[in-house]
Amino acid sequence: MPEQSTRSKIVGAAEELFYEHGLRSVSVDAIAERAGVTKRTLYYHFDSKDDLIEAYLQARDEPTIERYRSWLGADDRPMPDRILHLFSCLADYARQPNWRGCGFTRAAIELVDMPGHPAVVMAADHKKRFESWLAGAFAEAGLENPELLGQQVVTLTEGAIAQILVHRDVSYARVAGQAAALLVAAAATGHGAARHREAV
Amino acid sequence: MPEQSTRSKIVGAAEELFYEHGLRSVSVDAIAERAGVTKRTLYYHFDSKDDLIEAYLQARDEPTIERYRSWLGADDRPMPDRILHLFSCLADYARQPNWRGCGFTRAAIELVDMPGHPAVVMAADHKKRFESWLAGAFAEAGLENPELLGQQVVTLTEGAIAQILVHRDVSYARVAGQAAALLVAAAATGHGAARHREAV
DNA sequence: GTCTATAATGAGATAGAC
DNA sequence: GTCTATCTCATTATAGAC
Repeated sequence: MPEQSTRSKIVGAAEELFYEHGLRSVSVDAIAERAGVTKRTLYYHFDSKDDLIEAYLQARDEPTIERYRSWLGADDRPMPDRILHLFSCLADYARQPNWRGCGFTRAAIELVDMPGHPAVVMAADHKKRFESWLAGAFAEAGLENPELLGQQVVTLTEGAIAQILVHRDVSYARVAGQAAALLVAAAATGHGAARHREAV
Repeated sequence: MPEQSTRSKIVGAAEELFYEHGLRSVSVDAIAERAGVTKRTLYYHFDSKDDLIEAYLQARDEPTIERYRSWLGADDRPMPDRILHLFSCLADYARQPNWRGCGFTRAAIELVDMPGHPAVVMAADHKKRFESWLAGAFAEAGLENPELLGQQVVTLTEGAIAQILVHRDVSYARVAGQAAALLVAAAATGHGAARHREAV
């Protein structure tokens, strides 16, 4: 299928360049050049740059969730250990020199003044899916308040990614992982989290 | 001092526009127009747009830290309560319709492919100052491992801001605040955090 | 110190041939 | 479906008068 091949070459080029440099600083010309096609061909497959941005995020959606799924690992260890492992994998991943944080969060921030933009909507949806997946894993593990815990762990993940990106220091992943593991442990024993929530 | 007045009018316009719309999507023309001066006058006071971006962040640096200082409040209550109050104030603040997250983090993300850019350096410095201030407050309160706790609370703050921005849902501030208060409480009693760290 | 006017460049998107 | 060539517009930055 030659049509698909050209289109996916363009999406691949968009993924590389948008993720590395950001949305606004990458031109359509640059993407066409990297894909080895002319701009006219690119505009044959995509209506606009915004359309291309949407395809870029779409391509990253499921693979990103799947990566976290593999980092959490199977249900054969205590959840605090699995969470520690997830953040440890995040640290390793962020050590790659071309790591640039979360493409979804970055897109939402770059397009912060365009609330209805498809990329902004997709970013929010993606984060919600990630959070729901976490809450589901916590529920399966029999923890208290899995939804709250999902929100807290997703928030720690977001914070760790931002801090690693700003300081170029992966140790924030470990620090965030310890915090997340503590919250999870408290929800497992019934100590701490539940008691504290009542006080709020 | 008429010179200062023009310059500060320009910086004020830059603050409003850069914070609301982002760095790359705001033109120098727009800033000059908002400031009520011509572009030539702007370029008399600033060498370049990058210079203006630097001035924008410089102007926000101290006021931002001071705002968090006031949110934490005085040392007359238990630290977990003060932390809860800080995040509660963040929620109120983020409810403002023109709130757009943290200008420093957003700048670092928009300029992610320019590691040496003055604005990127300033963003990192600002976050470090915020973290140091938090660690100092935790140390004064006699908590265990104030540095680690500072890193964790700063990470929760960053994560909460990102999540609020992406979902336009301020409840993440409360959720993050509860997590932070739990970590702080564990460091106060000596339970949990210290024990867990040994296990890692 | 501030103005009007104008480079000089790069961007997104399109025309029309093959 | 892909190409060469071009349009149109916005952007950063500057020239030179007052």
